[in-house]
Amino acid sequence: MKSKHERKATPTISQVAAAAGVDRSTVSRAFTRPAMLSAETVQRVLDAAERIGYVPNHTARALSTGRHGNIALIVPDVANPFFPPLIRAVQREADQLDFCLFLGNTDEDPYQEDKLVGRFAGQVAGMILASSRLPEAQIRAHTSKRPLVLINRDVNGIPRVLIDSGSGVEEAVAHLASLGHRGIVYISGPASSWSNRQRRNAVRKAAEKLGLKHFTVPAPIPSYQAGRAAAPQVLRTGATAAIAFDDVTAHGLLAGLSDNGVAVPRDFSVVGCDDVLGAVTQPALTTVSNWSVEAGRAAVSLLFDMLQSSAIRDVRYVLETHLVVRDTTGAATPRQAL
Amino acid sequence: MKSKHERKATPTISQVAAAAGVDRSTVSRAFTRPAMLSAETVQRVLDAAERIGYVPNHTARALSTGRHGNIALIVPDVANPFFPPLIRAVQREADQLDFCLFLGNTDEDPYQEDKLVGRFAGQVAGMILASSRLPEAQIRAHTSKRPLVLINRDVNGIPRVLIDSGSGVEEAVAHLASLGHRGIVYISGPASSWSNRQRRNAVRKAAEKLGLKHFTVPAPIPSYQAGRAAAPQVLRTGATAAIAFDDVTAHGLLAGLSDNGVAVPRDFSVVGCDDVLGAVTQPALTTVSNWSVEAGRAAVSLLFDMLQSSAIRDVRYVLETHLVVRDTTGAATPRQAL
DNA sequence: GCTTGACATGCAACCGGTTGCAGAGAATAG
DNA sequence: CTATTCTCTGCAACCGGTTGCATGTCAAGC
Repeated sequence: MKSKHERKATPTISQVAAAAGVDRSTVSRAFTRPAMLSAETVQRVLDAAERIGYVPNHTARALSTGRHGNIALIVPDVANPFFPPLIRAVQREADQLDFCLFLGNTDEDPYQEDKLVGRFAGQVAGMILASSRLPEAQIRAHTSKRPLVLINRDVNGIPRVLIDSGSGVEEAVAHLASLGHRGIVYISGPASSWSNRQRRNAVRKAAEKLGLKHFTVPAPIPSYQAGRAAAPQVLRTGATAAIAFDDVTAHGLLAGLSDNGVAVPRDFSVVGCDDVLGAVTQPALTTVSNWSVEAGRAAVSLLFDMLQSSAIRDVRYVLETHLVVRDTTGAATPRQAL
Repeated sequence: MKSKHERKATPTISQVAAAAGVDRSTVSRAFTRPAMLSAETVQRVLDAAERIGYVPNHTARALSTGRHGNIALIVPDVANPFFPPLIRAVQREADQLDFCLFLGNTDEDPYQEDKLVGRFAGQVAGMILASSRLPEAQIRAHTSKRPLVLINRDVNGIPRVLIDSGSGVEEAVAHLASLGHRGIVYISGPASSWSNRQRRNAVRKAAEKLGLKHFTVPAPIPSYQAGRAAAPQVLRTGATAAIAFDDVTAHGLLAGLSDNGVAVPRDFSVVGCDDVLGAVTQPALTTVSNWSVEAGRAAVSLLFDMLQSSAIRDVRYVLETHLVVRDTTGAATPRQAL
């Protein structure tokens, strides 16, 4: 007798029930609430299951309980070195809780992000949006479907984990001022990035407090190329130091300065952000530390708190940063002296 | 009247059916096989769905059809720069086919890999294993559960996409020989890595053919640190050039050589593998190109071929590589001349 | 000895869709 | 005008689990 359509022979709960001589519900309980059954029955069922090679069906369980053992993480760009450690941390945490992780990549495109949220919503318990580029209203709308946690995006009433690079950037400005720099450039990142706004404001505020001139040069998509290309414009400002939106951009800027015959740190100082490159640049990059791994962990933990008690609460989890001084910052050299 | 338990008000097919005045099955067909229905009926149903805000339930659909719109990708280390572009490519392809992507990270641990395969199996149509560290027998065993595609792992009878770094490595050895190098070191990667075996063999074969001495220095986990730490041992061999398992290791080696006062490329030549760092090292790294994006795309495409026609076929998709000469290789300087 | 209650298990409805089959009309053929 | 076919839609079973409720058993309580 042939099976209906050559379906893969995955054993079901009914087959286990038959083999163990009990009802399907008993098999179910043996797996989910064994305390409810006598020890012998549980053992008999488990033995039978083992023998047949039964494995509970995730999909069926999700349908009947409404609980999915899945969560989703959406990021703007997997390939940006800021994210892989974060992704790894989230995946590991999820794994430890027996959850599977969906990954979405938006390529910095809000429309794509919205689409992914919709696609995932049906099969996850909750979602984590890292550096979301979505308008606030849309984020709000999505919370009605599933519990949401944000990373590096500050929306009132939605649990969020923020890496406060402001504190580190302030330190960086102070550090540059103490080295004698009188004018600094901020190379800005994506316009809709919360981190970018935060960093730009921190530069402005700190510079004004210390009486430094400050400029902004845009690099809308953070990348090595964009940083490299920004060098001439940066030099044209007459400033002697720059703080870049992130390490990748800073790395590019280093190359761009070198292209223009400007030596770092002798003639010009550079500070990055996120400390994702470690000490691998030449010279080693002074940067602002980051806690992306901790942010990932915290986000998962927040999400699970939400799943347990649906008391909607307003959590704002802030991680401080600080300056990591390496070799790309040095005493200011007046530009006319070059 | 309160709902049973404050369940999120997700509209179901029944509510749409009621609103449109048709049977549930008609609603279902309006979405899945509209040609079967009259145009007006379809329109009426879609309107009602739109009005109510109905979205088909992925889980329920998967249960009743046995088809999951999900695939899984498992990698050894998300944070290794080889993988993010591949992950991104896979995610994008999947997305275009309206599939969701599960991501697993094994931390190079076969046990973890096995666990993840099991966890995913229940809710995916198929899986892609990149650089699997699993014993061949286990990989075989898994194929009975779900269609599987391998990347950079060569197992007979299982569809696989291979980046043939052998060809590029051979070119690298020839390039070094033509520059006058008489001894070269291979810095090896993970023991269970297919790519590592392939590269090691290619170095050995090419070196022997050209009459060069060759040595192997291990760096079991490929990383910047491991590469840097390997420098003294590399120098001790007396060779004047090294080919590293990957770019990250090569990058570390560059730093390690610098630590030891050895100038590249004047005193020593270095070649990487995978071209993941672009030209961002100082000096820019000579390396073997890679096609991780194409590999990701090809893997997804293979997987979908398998899902469509279950004719199990033996596909071996090989991507050639070649040498990319940049600035870390130069004419050999006899070591005694230092 | 009869009541009460705790414990273990079975029954059957339900989660939200899909799909084979059957029947009602309408259209076409003879 | 009747027989046949074709279109469209409804009925009901099914996917593989979970869970509230009912039932039966057995021991403790009075």
